[in-house]
Amino acid sequence: MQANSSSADRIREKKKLFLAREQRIIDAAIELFLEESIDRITVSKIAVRAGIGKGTVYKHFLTKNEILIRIILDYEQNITTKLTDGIQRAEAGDSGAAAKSYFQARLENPKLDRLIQQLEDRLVESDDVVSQVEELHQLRRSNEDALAGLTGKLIDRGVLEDVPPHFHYLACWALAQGAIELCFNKTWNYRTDTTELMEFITNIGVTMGNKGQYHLDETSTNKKSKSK
Amino acid sequence: MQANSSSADRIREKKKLFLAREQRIIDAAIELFLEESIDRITVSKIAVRAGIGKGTVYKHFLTKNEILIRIILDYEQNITTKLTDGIQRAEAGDSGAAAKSYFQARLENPKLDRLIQQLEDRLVESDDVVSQVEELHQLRRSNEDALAGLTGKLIDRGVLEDVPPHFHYLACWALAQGAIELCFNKTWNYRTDTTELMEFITNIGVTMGNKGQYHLDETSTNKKSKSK
Amino acid sequence: MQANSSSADRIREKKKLFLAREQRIIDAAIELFLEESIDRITVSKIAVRAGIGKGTVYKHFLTKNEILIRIILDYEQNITTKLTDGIQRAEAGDSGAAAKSYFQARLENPKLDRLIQQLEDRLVESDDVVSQVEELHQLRRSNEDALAGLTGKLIDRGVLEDVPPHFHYLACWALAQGAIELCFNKTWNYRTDTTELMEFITNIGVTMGNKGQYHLDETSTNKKSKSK
Amino acid sequence: MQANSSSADRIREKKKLFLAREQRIIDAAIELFLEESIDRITVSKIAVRAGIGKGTVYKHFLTKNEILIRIILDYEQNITTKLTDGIQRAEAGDSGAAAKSYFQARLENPKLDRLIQQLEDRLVESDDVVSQVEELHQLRRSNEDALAGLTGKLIDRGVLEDVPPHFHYLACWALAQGAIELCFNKTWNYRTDTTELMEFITNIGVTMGNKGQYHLDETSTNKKSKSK
DNA sequence: TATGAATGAGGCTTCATTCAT
DNA sequence: AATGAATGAAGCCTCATTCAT
Repeated sequence: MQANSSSADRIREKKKLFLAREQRIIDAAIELFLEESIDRITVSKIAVRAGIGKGTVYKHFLTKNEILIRIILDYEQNITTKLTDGIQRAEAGDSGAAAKSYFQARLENPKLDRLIQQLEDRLVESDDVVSQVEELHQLRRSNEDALAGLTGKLIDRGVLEDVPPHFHYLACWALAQGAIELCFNKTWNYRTDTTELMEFITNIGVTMGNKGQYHLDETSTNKKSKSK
Repeated sequence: MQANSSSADRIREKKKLFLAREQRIIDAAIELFLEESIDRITVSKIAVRAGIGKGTVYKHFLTKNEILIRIILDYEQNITTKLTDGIQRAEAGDSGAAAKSYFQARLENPKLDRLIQQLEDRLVESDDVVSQVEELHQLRRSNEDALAGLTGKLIDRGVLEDVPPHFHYLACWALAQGAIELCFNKTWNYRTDTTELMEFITNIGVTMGNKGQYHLDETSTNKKSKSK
Repeated sequence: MQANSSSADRIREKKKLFLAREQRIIDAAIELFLEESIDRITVSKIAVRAGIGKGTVYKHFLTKNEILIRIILDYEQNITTKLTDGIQRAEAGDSGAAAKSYFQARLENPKLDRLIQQLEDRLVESDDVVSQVEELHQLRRSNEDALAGLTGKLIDRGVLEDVPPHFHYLACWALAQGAIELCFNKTWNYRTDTTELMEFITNIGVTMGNKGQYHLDETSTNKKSKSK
Repeated sequence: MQANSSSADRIREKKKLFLAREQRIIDAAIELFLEESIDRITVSKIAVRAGIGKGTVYKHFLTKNEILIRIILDYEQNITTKLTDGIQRAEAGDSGAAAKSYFQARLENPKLDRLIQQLEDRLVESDDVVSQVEELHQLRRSNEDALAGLTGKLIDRGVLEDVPPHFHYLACWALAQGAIELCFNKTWNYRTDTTELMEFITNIGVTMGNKGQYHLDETSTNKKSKSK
């Protein structure tokens, strides 16, 4: 009996070690990706950084791309969790909570978020990992119903402009996406007030699409008076 | 004399041909980049598409990256021109004209704009073309003074929130950047109402940062009191 | 005493299990080799199919090649047994029995025979298992004396052409070898009458080299006069 | 005009050089394959032997397998030519000429022939070069009509057994195939009278299937009397 | 001047074998 | 005794760039 349980323990222990090493690979990869241009990172380098043999990497991931997609999925899972939380708080009355949570989640670690964007860009066109890419899309879309519902309510309540609900959250996505790039685009990041800038943008994100802000296509000068 | 002039003519003719071929290379590259994943495009393919020999490409561009940066610069020049025009119209009274021009310019050919983003992403970290990348940044920044001046005036007039002027146009940049990605991100582009969505976002871009639009919660700065 | 015997029993039991597992490995390997291209079969796959761990395979065989040579030797042992039987029947008067037995043995499971040929092809040049390869050769040659004796008698009796005895059985070997390849060569096996064809070839094998069958042209040796 | 023709000359010259180098690659590969076990030959080694860079090999052949199939096809073309000649002479009256030509062609350079067999064995299961493998099969089958016609006539004339014509030439193929393996099978080639043995086998090949040689399935002892 | 054949560094991946548990 | 994770040598292939013609 004791032998049994200790053997089971050992197996569990091994699995834990195995998963830990998998995480080490992921972490090593992220580290390297953040340090150097993505396409200069080789599987070999990742292995060295993770302190293991090159072959071992392939015990954990079928291809190099699987490492990338895994990083992306892990990250997106995190975002999704936080967004879900924000949606719930928004349903509870705090109308801007969803957008706010989303922006905060994405801007929490902008460098990593930017990395994810870049990785995704490399992966979309690759033949392997199509299924995982689809999984990523599913994950992102998984909140759409909740978002659409929430947005619909806010429209009904007159908080948001009456356009198809997804216009609102997709605009939000776009602004967050662009904000991240703004952080790291070499053209602009010679400035030092990034934090305040991101706060400013977050606020835009939280309120954009609110009713009474703009009027489509007409002469745009008289908006101010109307928004009064 | 005639010999002279005809020889000069010939030289001029040659130069024209040379420049025409250079453009053919650029065009071929853009075509290919738009058709297939960027990293699957080789110099060889570009040469074939341009209808010239691979070696000839290197008579025009020192490295492959020089082709890329050239594409980017050409594009950015175009954006700059249109933005400059918008700024002038804004100065003339149409307060939203600058943002509008900018969004329209970038969304005019979203696929190409997206391509530029991607190319830039690959280039930023490369060792060659550093000077040209810097040129790109200069080009982008070349309008900053005008934009800052314009924005400052709009702030003074009470049209825009009283934050550092660059907050406004950088937020604009971010939204435009994100909007383009939204167009092509596989997660979202299963939808078909892209045109309307882009119009919606453009309108947000034109009005965002306008005074009185949003209300920060308590944890934020004291802008709220001002906007009251 | 009982303790002793039961311990001995246990040891015997263990040995039996060990041997049984060894056979399982062999069988698994053969199965896989027959299913898929030889070079796509890894030790790992063999272990999985055998239902044991990869490491365990190396408790039974020092190298992967040892598995291959073992398969070959087992098979050749089987062929040898049947050939020996045929030789005995031939000695007893049935002059074609040896060749017939040989052909039947090899054509009994042509796929397996073909596999053996292929395995041998990969092994001949390898550095490990040289001794076992030699063993294989010895095994094959082990019947040579008997065959030479038999053939000699048949020559004396005037049944076979008067050439060095080994010409006859080596020709037989060649035909059998070629017949097997014929079965699986993709060029020819679009036909469906393989069974009849093999029968036809077997008959050739049984009678080939019989006296009076062919007439050499003039440039050849003086066998013709003898065969008259 | 002269410029024109000299430029054309130069192009032709270049093409010739290019083809010559291609042949050098082929030759280098064959050399190496004959010296060492096939699977120990790498593209790198081939390049070194051919005196060129590794990358250059890929200017001539899309994959390593393309080199192999090319070697095979070249060889098979040669065989086909000789067989065709033999068939023509057979049609002209020399009934054994086809088989004889075939055997002679294949035994002319047995080592090379054996190499071809081995290469083919490696290639059949590979995914690339499927079309070329099919081409090989077509090439081999291209003589079938002529062979079937010839064989049919010989059957009608009472020279050959009355079985489906292809039985005869396929048996021939099998014997030739096996003969080659006999030459190089380490079990048997400790002998030194290979030439005579091959002659013996060739003669069998030329006459096998001749009428009156054997009787299917019945007791085989009385064949001799009948064959008289 | 235009060409494209040649180059070779460097990337990804496989798998037989080892060895700590 | 059985296991299977770890290893790393070795193979195939790509492609930006050079250079002789």
